Amino acid sequence: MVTLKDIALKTGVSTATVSRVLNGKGRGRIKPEIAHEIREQAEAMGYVINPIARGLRTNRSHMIGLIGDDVATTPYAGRIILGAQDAARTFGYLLTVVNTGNDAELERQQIDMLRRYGVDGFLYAAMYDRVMTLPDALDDCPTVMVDAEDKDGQCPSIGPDEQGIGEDAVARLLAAGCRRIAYYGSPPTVIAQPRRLAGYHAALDRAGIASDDRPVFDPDEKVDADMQAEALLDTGADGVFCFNDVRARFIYEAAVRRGLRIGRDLSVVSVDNFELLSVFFEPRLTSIELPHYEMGYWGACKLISMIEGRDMGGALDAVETRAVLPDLSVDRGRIRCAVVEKESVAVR
Amino acid sequence: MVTLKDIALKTGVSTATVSRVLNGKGRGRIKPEIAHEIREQAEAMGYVINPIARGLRTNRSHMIGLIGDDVATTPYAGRIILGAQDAARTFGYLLTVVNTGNDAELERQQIDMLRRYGVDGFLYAAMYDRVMTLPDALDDCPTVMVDAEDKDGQCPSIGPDEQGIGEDAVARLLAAGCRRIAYYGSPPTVIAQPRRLAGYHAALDRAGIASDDRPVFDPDEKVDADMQAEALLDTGADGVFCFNDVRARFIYEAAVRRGLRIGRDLSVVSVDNFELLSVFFEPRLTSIELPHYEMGYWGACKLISMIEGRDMGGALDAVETRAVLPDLSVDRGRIRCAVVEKESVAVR
DNA sequence: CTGAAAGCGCTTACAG
DNA sequence: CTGAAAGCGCTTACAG
Repeated sequence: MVTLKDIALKTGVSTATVSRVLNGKGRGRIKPEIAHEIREQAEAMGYVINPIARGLRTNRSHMIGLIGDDVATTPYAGRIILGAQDAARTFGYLLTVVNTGNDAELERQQIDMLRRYGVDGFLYAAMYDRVMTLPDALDDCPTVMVDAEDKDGQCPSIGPDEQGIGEDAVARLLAAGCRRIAYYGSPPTVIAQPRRLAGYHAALDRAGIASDDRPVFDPDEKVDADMQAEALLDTGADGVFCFNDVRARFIYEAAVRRGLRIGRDLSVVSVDNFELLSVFFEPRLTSIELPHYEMGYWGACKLISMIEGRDMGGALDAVETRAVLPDLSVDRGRIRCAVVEKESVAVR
Repeated sequence: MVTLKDIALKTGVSTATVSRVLNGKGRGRIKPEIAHEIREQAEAMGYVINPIARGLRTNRSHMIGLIGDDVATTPYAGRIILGAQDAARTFGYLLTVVNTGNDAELERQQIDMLRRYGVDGFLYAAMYDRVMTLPDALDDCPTVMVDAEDKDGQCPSIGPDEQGIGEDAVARLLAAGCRRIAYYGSPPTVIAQPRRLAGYHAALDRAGIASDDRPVFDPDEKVDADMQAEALLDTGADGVFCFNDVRARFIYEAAVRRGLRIGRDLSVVSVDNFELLSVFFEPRLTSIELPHYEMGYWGACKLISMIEGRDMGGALDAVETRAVLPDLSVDRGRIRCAVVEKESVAVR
């Protein structure tokens, strides 16, 4: 490992000077020729800073921690992590992920561990959109909530625009000519359910669709999913907005049983766009993708902005995403999601 | 933050002494009363070591890195991470995960980043069982491969016992009274395929089943999965060993179409035990669980053993898992997997 | 414009 | 049995 001292020796200056140049604190304070020489040598010798040593001195580790309740078993976590990691890398930060398994004691322990390592801030991530309270251990530390909203309204947060999902799904079905659009929802314990439902009604209001033509089904744990899908099709719906891809699968099966051709007789728009399930959908399912990568990315940018006390928003333009990210001045962000077009919606 | 110095001041000794006591290097070298006093005070003052400062001095960070090619989109990654994290925590290590997205340049960059942070070693994880080569950047660093095998045979590795999966699946079907057991495989590009197939044959050999009664189907990309499932059932099989749950789903559908009742007329054993898919299986699917958590856990224990130069095998007994872990002296471990019993196998 | 020095919180070889 | 001192690789207030 090449150190500052090695460079200082080589160039005949003090380590202080080398440090200043390499940190861009030499502006007008160090003779340009010397600065140039130092930079050349550092480059040639392959110098890279030792962030541990720097951190010991500055009390800033350039590490951020991602706390997730259930990184292990949800298929979403990966993309949140990926987005956060990409943003962190852009700014020279290292992302460290810990899983708490919904265990408050373990959570506390993990947060303490990360704090001992001097992380500069935290992403506190939920694995599905919800309202949460920040743990006490995070109170005095820069933190951003991901895929969540802070109950106390203190902590900046980012989530999907759930109402927009409902509106966009229904708009897509209306555009395909559907006039009797059903909603196959979820139990109301998740906040996405009432919000998507509100979006569904808003879009139908706008289109002047009567309330008679708005069959809404909330899955009841006690009713068989197949039976519910059958009941839904019994309403004569020509379009279905499904809460997620698993629900959509039940609609597909029910449709097959009664000889309805999806993408012709019946249009379906869903949410999740789960790659793992795609093999089960023929024709392929048009589905709205939740912006997990984007939430992770935005969350990390926001967090680093807070840590460094300046706007890191430029990075948002650099990232290629399907969804449009709010800018970093927003404190409770909601991302408008992208509809991923496949073949389950009728061609007009 | 309480420091060594605070404790030294409080107890009237030098920081050297405090350090020795707290690191257990005082044995017979420090007066017991003093040692006791120091420990008491440290406890009372809530001292926790600053691993960054310790690391700067000792060149050991107590961090380990997990490099994964595709942590983002595979449903397995989470459990590998969780297992590795649990083991790391047990030994006071911090796990840091990075995703390389199969991009060699990015991989190199991430490895360099982790090395700058001084990680003590690496877990190099695949997202499905395969033979890999260690990247050059990891050559001079303690490393363990997870869910993989080293092509060059240098690097210790851990994976599932694929042949055992085939043997156990078939044994289970034989025990249920099946006499014509089909294998619904995978394309041979994954190493699991030939190995599970070998296990299938080994178990049937042992049972004295003739080769006429061993219908084997390898999914052909060009042949529709539904058609293959139909062809498989046409053989008159009374038991099916499926390469994974997705395959099993096609068998279920084909069975329904011809009025066969699974768990009565036809028995099915699969691999993966995917929670996300479970809603699609009625009756619920008996499936062999790949030991991702266990591989992560074992890998981290092995790695830390290598780093510290002593056997950390004790931790293996502490962990509750379905599968049995090999002990840490093994260099190319294969874990015998657990059959998770549900209802898709006929009751005798 | 530049350097000597102190210090971040530890560990450890050396000396006693 | 214990301490003073050096040092890990940096940064920065201070002095010139």
